[in-house]
Amino acid sequence: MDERKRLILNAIIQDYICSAEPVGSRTLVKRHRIGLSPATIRNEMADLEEMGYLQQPHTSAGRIPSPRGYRFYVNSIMEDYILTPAELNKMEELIAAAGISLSHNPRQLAKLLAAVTSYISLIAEPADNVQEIRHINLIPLTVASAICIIVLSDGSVKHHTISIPEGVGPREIDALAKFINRSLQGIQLKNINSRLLWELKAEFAGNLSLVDEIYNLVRHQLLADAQELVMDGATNLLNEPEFRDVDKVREIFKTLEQNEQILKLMEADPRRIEDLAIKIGPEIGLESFTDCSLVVATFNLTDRKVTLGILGPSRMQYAKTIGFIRWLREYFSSGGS
Amino acid sequence: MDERKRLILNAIIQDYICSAEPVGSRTLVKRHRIGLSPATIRNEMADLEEMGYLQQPHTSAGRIPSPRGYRFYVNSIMEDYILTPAELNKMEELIAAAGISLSHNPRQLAKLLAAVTSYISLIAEPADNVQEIRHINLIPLTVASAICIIVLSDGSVKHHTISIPEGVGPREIDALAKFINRSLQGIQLKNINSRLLWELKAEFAGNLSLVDEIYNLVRHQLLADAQELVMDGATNLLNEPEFRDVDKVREIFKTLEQNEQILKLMEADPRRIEDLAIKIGPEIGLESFTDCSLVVATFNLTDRKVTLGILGPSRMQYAKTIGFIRWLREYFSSGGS
DNA sequence: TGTTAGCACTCTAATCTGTCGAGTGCTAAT
DNA sequence: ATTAGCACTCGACAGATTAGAGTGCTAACA
Repeated sequence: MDERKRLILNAIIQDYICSAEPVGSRTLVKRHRIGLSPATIRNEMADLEEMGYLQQPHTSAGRIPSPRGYRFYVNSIMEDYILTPAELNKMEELIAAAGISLSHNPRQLAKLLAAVTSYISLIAEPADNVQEIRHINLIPLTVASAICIIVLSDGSVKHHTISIPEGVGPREIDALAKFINRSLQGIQLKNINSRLLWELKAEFAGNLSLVDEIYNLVRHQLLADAQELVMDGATNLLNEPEFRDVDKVREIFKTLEQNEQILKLMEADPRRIEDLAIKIGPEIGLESFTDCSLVVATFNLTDRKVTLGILGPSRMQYAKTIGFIRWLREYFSSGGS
Repeated sequence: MDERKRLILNAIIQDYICSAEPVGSRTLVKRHRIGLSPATIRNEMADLEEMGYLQQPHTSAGRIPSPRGYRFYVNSIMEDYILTPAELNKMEELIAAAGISLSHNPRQLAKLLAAVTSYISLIAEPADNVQEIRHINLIPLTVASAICIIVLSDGSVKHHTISIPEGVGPREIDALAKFINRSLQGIQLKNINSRLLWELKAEFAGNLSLVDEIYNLVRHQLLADAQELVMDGATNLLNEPEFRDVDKVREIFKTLEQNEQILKLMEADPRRIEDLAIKIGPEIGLESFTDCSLVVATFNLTDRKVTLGILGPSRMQYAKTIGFIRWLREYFSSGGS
């Protein structure tokens, strides 16, 4: 792969990213002022196709980048993108609009990302069962119900209404709360299992059905609690010309509804460089995402870590997307709230 | 509108709801064994069109119901739908799958509704600022931060991380928590305003910046907190033949992203009968929803009220949809968890 | 008088046809 | 090594044609 081929491949990809149309030799020469004739370009294109970096939708059409072409572009050609003043402005504006809750509310963050990239944004809060229980609280609500609030060491809060058996008064509830706190405080989630709970139950002297209920809650709410996934900007996909087909879109949206699958995608990736992984088309490993690409990055917010993904067409503006991510990461790590 | 016209209108609507194709006189006779010839039907259809209940996509096509036709059907023709055993089964299955969290987790409920109706489900938790503060809790997290948890009388829980100024120890935090509880407990949200907070602040003897932070939190988190809207089943729309057009779908999805607008739709409606409102096509009042219908119902869950909406094509299975809603309402009011 | 058979007419959707143009690969000249 | 020239390919587009479903009207009928 000599320098000229790189140049041409780059030009083709840039062009295709903008236009979404197969690019031919003549148009390429016209738009990019390369000092070569269409014929030469044609030869080079034929070579690039043979090498697997380009493909032709049909014989008499221009070339479009293959997944391998994008991969090469991303790995070896693409240069850092510096946000334009307009983009910075927009970003600042959106940050201001999101206000204080940006780093605490994944939805706000997802919205921001989708708005700024115009792709689909995904935010996953890692299911991090090294967390320990910091505090458990029981707050009576009515005579027959109370709220159980559980605070974890990462600052996240879970809560659930539980019913109080007849005849159990505030005093007993208080005693129970104290007992539970003593017994579970400081224990890592991954170490909580039925055996532990069973042992604790044996120790307790008061109302058993109540302690049962709370332990059940702990088990089901905390341990089985699925990792949360927030998404925004799904409609952005409908603006891309390659997704004008309802059936295609439906398959993609259906897949997006299966949170577990998406969360799996966003897990750590061996190829990750600088905490950033890019999966292109078939690399994603999902039939319906063949024409998509996914950029995944981990992010340190003020009080916790999140994984974030940008899902767009394979014809994605990789450099710019990564630029946005880098800028935001910088913003948060330098104390942006 | 004589009996025969009702019959024919009913048949046409039933047919169109199933087939999504304009229905002609001949097909109608074939499918519905009315004891009349196509020619007679044609005359009646012409009448019904003149009366505004039917319309023709073009001269040589069959008829489709107009919004007014659907309205008449819903108001005067439609009969109660009794769920089939298969549907009941499916419902029970989905309820079992959702498990204990069904009535506490609007997402689960939305999922269930979308799955069972195969339309889009919307769930709004009414912004109900008659709620009062039941309990405020401060739980130290690190030396410099704590979690503030606020429990409202309807059982909902809000929480937020706050930062602790240097030199403020657990003891002071405790004192502060006690003070705040004393001062705000039992106060309705609508009565909390800056003046009240300012008065309270004047009373407090301890660290002022901390109490400030908490009051700010109360003001911004609780009072400015937008009503929550949960949605599920958006992809279901893509299965309907009238939404094979990406542009149409995009407009609908865009509108659905504007929560305030949707929440407004789901507010009480004068036409509501039996806590159930049906808005058909243009009645919804949104350009993009012209081909949709919306069924809105209020729902008493174990511990609170929610408003729920089913959004489908105008060609919606009204009777069945309402059947599902009624059944579920019954289920919850008879103590289904 | 209400119902129906028959018929001419209308309009869409689908299919076919021919043309245009962008693009290619190959060859021979530079 | 590069490029001009040329024959060829294939999809997109625009008409033209056809098939079919459906209508409205009229006249016959019970």
